[in-house]
Amino acid sequence: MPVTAVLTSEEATGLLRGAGLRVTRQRVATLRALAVHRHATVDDIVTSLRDELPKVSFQAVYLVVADLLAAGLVSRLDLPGQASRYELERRDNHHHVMCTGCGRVEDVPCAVGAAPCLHPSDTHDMDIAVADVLFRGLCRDCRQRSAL
Amino acid sequence: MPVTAVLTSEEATGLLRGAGLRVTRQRVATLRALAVHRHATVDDIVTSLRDELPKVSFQAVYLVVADLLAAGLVSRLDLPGQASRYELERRDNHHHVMCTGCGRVEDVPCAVGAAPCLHPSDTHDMDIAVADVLFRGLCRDCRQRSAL
DNA sequence: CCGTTTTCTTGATCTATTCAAAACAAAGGT
DNA sequence: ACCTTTGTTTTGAATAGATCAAGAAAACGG
Repeated sequence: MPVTAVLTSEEATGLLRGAGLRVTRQRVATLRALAVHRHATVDDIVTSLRDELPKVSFQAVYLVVADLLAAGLVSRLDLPGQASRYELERRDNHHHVMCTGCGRVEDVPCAVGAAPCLHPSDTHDMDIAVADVLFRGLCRDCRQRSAL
Repeated sequence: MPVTAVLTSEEATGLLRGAGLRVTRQRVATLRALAVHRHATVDDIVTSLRDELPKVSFQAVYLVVADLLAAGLVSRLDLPGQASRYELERRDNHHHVMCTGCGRVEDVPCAVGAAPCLHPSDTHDMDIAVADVLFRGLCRDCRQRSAL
């Protein structure tokens, strides 16, 4: 279990400035929300922000995450049958496991060495930048439930 | 360039029977369409089927692919920002490359040996069944276009 | 060929996301 | 501090992909 990470407003501000982005309440709050709630959907983020910014709109959060994504501060995680999720960019090339039963998502550190699977045998003349790996399986709870 | 694969109606019928599914015009036609047009969306499939079955509905194709998926005859490919794509299940554990410029998708034979990336270091107590790998990069055309 | 069961059609609905235009807020210069 | 410019957010509507529900039609075993 990861200790709940905290990102101060000052740290979030620094990240935004460093990326050449204006510092707004919505952006700071979004970064801070993502530090705590990893793999958050836009809906999750809006919910987190309501305390601090009661009238924040979905549209605003969609724009914020799009900007943060373009700036490389967050990355997007697209899972089958779910809304897109966002996470703070950690530059550690980690992957994800998803339970096909309950949809739970967890991080997986890069398996062996630096970047497995980063060198496909035939790239169809494409210049590969990233490899996203998604492991799918059943978590313990769902296994027990289906064994009944 | 892969030679256009063809699946006869008889072969498609055999696949359906083998999976314990009823043989319908829509299912046979969908399997045949997928043999030719790999990575087809539901929309692509409906378009392919219009010649043979002018009044086929989207709903029918959604149901057909869901049944074929449940039977293990096809697999689904979910790419960021695109409608789901379907392909005949080949049981060869291949992966995909996608051009982030134009969205083109190609198959990639499994890189090294049998199943790389199938053994994450920490599975969070999940029983891993499959690993989907998506390589993202720029194809030659998009590279040239962006170099202008 | 008939009846049962499954599948397909029709038409409505939902959810995630995007578009467009006006209201507002951040940052730089005076 | 204030004003201006520019970029961001709100508001409200629109879109696309996918799903739900109920009746009509087709498959297949007897």
